[in-house]
Amino acid sequence: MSRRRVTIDDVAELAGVSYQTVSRVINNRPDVRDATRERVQQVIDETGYRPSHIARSLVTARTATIGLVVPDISNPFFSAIARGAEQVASANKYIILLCNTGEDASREIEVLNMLHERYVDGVIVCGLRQKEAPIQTALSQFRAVVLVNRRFKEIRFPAVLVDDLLGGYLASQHLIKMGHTAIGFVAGPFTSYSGIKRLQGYEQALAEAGIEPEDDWVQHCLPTVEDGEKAAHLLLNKRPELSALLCYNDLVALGALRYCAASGRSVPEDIAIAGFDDIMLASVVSPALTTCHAPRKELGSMAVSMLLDCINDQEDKCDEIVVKPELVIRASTSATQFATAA
Amino acid sequence: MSRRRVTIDDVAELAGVSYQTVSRVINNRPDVRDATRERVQQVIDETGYRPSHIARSLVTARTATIGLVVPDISNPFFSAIARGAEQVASANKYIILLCNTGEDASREIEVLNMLHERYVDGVIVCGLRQKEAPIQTALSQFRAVVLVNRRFKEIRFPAVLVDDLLGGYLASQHLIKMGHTAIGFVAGPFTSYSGIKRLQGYEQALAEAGIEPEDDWVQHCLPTVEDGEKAAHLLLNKRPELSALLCYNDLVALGALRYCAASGRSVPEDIAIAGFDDIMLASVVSPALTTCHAPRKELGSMAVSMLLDCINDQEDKCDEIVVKPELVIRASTSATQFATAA
DNA sequence: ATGAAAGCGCTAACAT
DNA sequence: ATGTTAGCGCTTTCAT
Repeated sequence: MSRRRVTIDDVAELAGVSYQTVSRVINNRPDVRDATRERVQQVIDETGYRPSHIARSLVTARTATIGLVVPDISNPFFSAIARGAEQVASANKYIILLCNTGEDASREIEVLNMLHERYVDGVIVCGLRQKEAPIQTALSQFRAVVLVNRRFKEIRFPAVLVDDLLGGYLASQHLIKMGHTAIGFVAGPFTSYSGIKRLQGYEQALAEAGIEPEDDWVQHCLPTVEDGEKAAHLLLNKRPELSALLCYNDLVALGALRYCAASGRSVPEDIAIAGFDDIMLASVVSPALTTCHAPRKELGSMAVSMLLDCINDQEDKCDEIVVKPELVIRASTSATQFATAA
Repeated sequence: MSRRRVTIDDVAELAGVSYQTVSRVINNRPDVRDATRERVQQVIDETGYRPSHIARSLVTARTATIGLVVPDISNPFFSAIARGAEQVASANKYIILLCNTGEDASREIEVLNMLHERYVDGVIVCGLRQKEAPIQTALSQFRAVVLVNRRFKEIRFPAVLVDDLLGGYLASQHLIKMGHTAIGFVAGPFTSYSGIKRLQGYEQALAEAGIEPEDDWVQHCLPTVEDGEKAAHLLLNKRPELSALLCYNDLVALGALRYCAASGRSVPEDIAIAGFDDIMLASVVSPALTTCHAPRKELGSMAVSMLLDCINDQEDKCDEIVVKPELVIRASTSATQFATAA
């Protein structure tokens, strides 16, 4: 599709200068005579020369590249984060290497090693599933790391977090207020930090209300519609007394919604359902989904901002940002309510 | 966060061999004595040495990196493509540089130049908005290019396409069969190739049915829910006789659905609505959306497969793949039908 | 204001 | 089976 690449030497020769002078021109250094600069620039334009970022990176030990690790880019939660991240990155002349791990914790280490080999200046890791010890070595290789929705016990990494415990608490409290006492939790993956925190919030709210959840009121699943559907099925078969389901996220809630429709339960009359994240879906399904709103795009942009600060040794700005989730009450938990948000 | 990076020289010195031998070990070359290999490997493990992909790329002129250019990664159509793309890429030890262009055609050229500077082995460009002439220079720099949902008149690039004209035709034909004669088209961006093709399909179906669409039955908009909502508003105000709206994609259709709900029109009784893509949303909104199904994840994985073939000079495999879209009829166009797919 | 030399961390080609 | 040499395309430092 293309001939040999034009290099800095080619340009130098054509312009009749040393390649050093070309380097000065492309880096906008002041110490070049205007006439020379113009001549060189003209050759650059004519040849379509583009400096090799690779060669430059080898010298400068900076790649202007950051890694973004997500469990599933097709999950709207993470694609919105990616969007926000990309915006801030490209505004700062950075570019993003995208890695998808599935729900495979060992893939997390693999892709981190790949990113390290590629000398990324930093990484943003979302929804980390791996346990603390094994992932730390992989993470500590990097000049800069920002975690999204995960915190470690031992070491504090810079992070952007949604207060998931609070979210789980608020949502559960809402269900209790609506009169429910038998509330199931369709939890996400065992390995999800967010999932654990949401579960804790759920347990806390129930405890405060004097409700003692049975062990099998909680059912884990993958964070997809399909798995949520299966999990809701299992849960409601085992525990027909449940009158409300709190779900790990909106995708899972959607699955639950679907199972209820399929099994002839009406929502919220027979069973109330609440989700997490407030993806666009949540406001348009029928019944519209009660959920905890997380500012997903902002999570991504904040994470990149912080990462760039870390890369540039602004260490004071690299700590933790905790965002409060907001409960959005819609029809899926309350027959008399309607969608409150677009 | 980390000390100086371990290099191949460090490993060589610690293992008491030349750095060439280390190179042989990390590249799994056969001509190393087992004892030596083990010793070197041990040093590698101890030091956590990872070869620099940057340095390697400089020598080999291969980066094992591909660029993925999309208008909007948070659009579920493109995030699913990204998912499929990432899967095939990482299975082949390739990694993806993600670029988001918004609806800004000049950004397309910018990001392509950025990707070129980074010596990507190839690029996959989705939903290209830019006109043929200005984008060709930017595209022809690359060793390999695969377009998704865009075809040029002059030069044929390897591409993966959904037959959008057919899709527009089938959807329109369906609306006509349902008895509609005044059918509006909420078109996407002027600059979208898919949009143009879908419009042509619409025009063709109407022509065959002897319907002459008025000029202002067509309303362009950005491919988002918000803009679709506005566009539907404009269109139905101008043309209250319209009894059906075909929409550029499901997001736009969703906006139309929302406008109809807000303005007291019931769907499909007062007005029928159909979309495009069959994103997950389409099957769960109420009423469920009639739409043209596009195998999004497969589009992404096919594109990467083809790109890798191009990169590896399997030129016979680099042509065009045209996927037929499938009309999925749901409640939004027919009161008696129900969702046909999960 | 410009050029020459060294070197970033690796692979490829040619020794031995 | 291992080592030596050259060079990928740049930036940095030091000369002039």
